[in-house]
Amino acid sequence: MPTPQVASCAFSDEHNHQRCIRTALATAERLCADRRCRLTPVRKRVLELVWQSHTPLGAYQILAQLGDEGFNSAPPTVYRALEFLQEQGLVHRIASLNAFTGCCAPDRQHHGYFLICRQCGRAHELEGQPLSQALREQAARQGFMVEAETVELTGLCPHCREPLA
Amino acid sequence: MPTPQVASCAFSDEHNHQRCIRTALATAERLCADRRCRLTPVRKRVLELVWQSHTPLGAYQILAQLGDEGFNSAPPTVYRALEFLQEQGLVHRIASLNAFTGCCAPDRQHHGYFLICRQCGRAHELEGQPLSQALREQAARQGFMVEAETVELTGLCPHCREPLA
DNA sequence: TGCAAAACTGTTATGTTATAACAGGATTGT
DNA sequence: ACAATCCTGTTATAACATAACAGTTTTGCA
Repeated sequence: MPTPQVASCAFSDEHNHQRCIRTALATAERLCADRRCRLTPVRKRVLELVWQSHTPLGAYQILAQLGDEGFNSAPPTVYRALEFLQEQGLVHRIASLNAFTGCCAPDRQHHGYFLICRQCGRAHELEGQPLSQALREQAARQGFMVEAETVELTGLCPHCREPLA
Repeated sequence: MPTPQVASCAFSDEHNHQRCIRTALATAERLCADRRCRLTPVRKRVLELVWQSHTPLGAYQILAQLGDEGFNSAPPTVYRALEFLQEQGLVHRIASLNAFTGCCAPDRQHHGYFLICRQCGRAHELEGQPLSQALREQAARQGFMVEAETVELTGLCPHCREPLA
């Protein structure tokens, strides 16, 4: 079993998140080098900002931070960077939040399935290749060929459930 | 097995869609009467417009049509009607399209899982209580309690696949 | 019936998210 | 060195959604 490049960490507070970020950036550098595509300064910084946030980040939140740092800060700048990062599988867009989050395993082939906590706002990738298989089979039964999957489950994460238990 | 109130019809052209619409409206009338809530003229008309469309309808498309008919046509009018209809389970919102579509089985307890054709733009509800069960179990394994589910599969519907085969 | 509370609608304004279109600059391959 | 490609800057605008407050209709109940 291959070691994941970036530990999934969204629901666990007690870890060195700086390390997560560094690892994520290093992985991105490597992937882009392999693929002969360019992780330019804006793109890299956007990826870093996305990773730095506990919770999925809206495009305009990213934009504001870039602006503070002297980067150009018109919307297309951010949307272009995000588009690139999505194409490379480095970030996922969460449709139900209109927000973006770092991908925990950009080199592993997968779809972004998410668990989204309505309390703390964190989003965590849901494990489960078999689920995708099941979804696709059910769709096929209705004659439908699936190309992309949006699966976003909202509820309470372990931490936020605790006080209620 | 109870007969569904409204045949699911999004991917089948050859049927009397007027009948679907009438049935959907009649079901809505009945449900609202049972629940002692008010299917007012705007709400009813919005539901009808949503049903009349082949493809999921954006709020501003609905708004434009209401305007043409002399209804008040500021955004809140439509969003309020849609909110009501969603609460009553009469329409679903499709997050990945920012659009709304009629619910095929408003009296049956279910979540809106969708198959969305990227070619013709139609959306079809995906059957499958077992899938929900599987998703919830997988989430539970990660300590997460699911409250709401967004499942939207994009791809090609039977009709649009045909020419390719 | 009459009145207060609740539900619904009208209206204005504004907030939020995303893209079009075109110009200019950097990088790459040959 | 230079042409092609890719990337970024900039302005404008499109598309989606809600806040806040005023007025009207309906409902429940004394």
